[in-house]
Amino acid sequence: MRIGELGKATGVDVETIRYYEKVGLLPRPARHSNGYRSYSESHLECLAFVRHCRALDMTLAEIKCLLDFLGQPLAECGDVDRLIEQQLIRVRTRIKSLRALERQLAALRGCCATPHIAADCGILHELVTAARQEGRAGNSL
Amino acid sequence: MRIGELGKATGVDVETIRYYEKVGLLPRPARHSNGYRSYSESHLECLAFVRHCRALDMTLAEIKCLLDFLGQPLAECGDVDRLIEQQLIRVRTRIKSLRALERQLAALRGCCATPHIAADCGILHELVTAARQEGRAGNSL
DNA sequence: CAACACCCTGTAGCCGCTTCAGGGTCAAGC
DNA sequence: GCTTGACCCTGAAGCGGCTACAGGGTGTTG
Repeated sequence: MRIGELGKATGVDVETIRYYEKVGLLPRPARHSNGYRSYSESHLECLAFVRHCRALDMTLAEIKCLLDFLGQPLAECGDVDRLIEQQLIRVRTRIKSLRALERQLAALRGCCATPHIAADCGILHELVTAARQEGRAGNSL
Repeated sequence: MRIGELGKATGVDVETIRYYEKVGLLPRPARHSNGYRSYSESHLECLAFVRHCRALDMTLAEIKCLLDFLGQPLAECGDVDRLIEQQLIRVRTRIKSLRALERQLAALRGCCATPHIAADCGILHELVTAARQEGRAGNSL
């Protein structure tokens, strides 16, 4: 299987496949006599695994870690569990902050109904005021 | 006000402040005789505005656009409204996909309860199986 | 034998910072 | 006077996760 075929089969850009190889996420394939990469079924599985994990928003480093576990079936794998747990926490935190964001944006949108000039813009006005208050308040960072 | 003071007042890293200046988000400050940057109250407001918008997850380009409107109070500002609307759509889309993610991760976490070796790891098993199915299915990308 | 789709390598660009190298400035303490 | 230390300066490089480009080679079709 050449790189373009692998790309089509998995929906992954060929540049991305070469990139994964470069950073060690995808094992180096054999080469045809003309230098073209020649992929096997196992590469396809590996790439699908990587993409699935990416869809779960894992970092490439985390995925590499999971691949290592797959390569060492006898290793103890408590870390896998911890990795997923961490990921879940990250995602939940992000959802929370995005919800807050959504509320703020929805409120802003209401401020700017009819056509007008920037000086009278409710959104701009709100943004400036909010920023000013944050600026005044002590910054807990 | 020197850069360190501005940083403390706003909770922004000095390197980030210099970066904002470089990319044109923050007007260039006056300089002391020794070359140190000297910030005014208006810089503080501007920086607070930028950070507030960043907290709303806007890109630097979008923030620059808002700053331009603030600088031209007579301009018609329908674009401000559209910008917020777009932002809101982006955030809502992201929340949706993160919720799906959360469900998947929560399901995975259950697969891996007691200590065991990688070969018997429910999480790894699930990930591989799911990836395999996606690989088989047509890829709608 | 020319056009075209595909493949190769290596490098640079994207965003929004962060970090580093290699310096200069200035107030306080010995 | 001299050192220490906190602060400041510039410019360049690095991060993740790609994406895009330059400048070539290969292989099939008309």
